[in-house]
Amino acid sequence: MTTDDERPLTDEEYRSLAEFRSALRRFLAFSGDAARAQGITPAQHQLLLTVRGAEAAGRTPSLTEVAEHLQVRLHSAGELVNRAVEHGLVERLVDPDDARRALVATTADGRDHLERLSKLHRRELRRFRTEMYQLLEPIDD
Amino acid sequence: MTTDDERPLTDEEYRSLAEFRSALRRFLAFSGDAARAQGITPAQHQLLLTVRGAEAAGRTPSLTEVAEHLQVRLHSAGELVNRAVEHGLVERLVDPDDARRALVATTADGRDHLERLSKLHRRELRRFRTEMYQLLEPIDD
DNA sequence: CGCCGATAGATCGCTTTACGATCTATTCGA
DNA sequence: TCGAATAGATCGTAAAGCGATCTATCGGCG
Repeated sequence: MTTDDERPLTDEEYRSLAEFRSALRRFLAFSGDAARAQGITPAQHQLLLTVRGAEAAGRTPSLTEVAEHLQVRLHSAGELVNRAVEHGLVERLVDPDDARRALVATTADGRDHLERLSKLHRRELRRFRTEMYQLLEPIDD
Repeated sequence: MTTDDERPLTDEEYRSLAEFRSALRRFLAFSGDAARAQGITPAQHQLLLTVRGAEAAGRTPSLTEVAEHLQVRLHSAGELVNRAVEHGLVERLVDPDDARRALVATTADGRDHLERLSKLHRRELRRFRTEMYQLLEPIDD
């Protein structure tokens, strides 16, 4: 049975919402700490994952695609990529089919960083999944 | 069957991880947009939820507790609370049992903001939950 | 074939916000 | 009662995203 969207929230619902967001922040803190422990920023980690995810699907993403996936403005993505290039994590390529487009590709070094981080995340996500199931299930009905 | 933590990740796993984080960012973007649409910052929304969650459990949280829940430094939480006080969302109280402690309580106005946002989130989380189940389930085994 | 609107991205200056370091006030136990 | 520990405040700094604006490239159409 679906909850009426306008029904006031119970104390229990507020506690659930607060716990849910707290769990989200703990996961993001884990992720950020893991990235920083490897000498890269959390944003650079997410950039690597986004680009690698596209590459895993057989594509080389443009800057615009990266910006959309990361939910930032185009020029913020550009600045992020510049910093990541300086750190040797990714490289910029000009799209041969459209010279306006900047393509972003991972470097071997970037892939190494990402692989180590992803192994940690694969493990952590098993714990996080259990937590999410417990916290999300009682949100409703 | 549990995955070997050291096994290299498959392309499919990279895509899953990227999709998972992308879904997380979309949820957080939804949440942030909802807060800003009401004229408060996402951080203020999270502050309200954290304090209200504690109040719903019958307690008035100290600044240190707020900082821990929000995963920020004590003085960052203090600054956040100051800004929220200026906007009339919360109020500061000195703990009568320990004058060193600053307690944080929601105002009626803050609770109004939070209630509207929480109704939107209760609804959105039903969609998000389904998405999470699909994305988290195939992480492993 | 050359122009023009549209698109992709780069640059500049600004603002927000969290942070480390340091300082103050309060509490509590020997 | 005094000194260490704890809670918080203050100060200056830095990272990072953003809006506004500018440049380069593409594609269609007369």
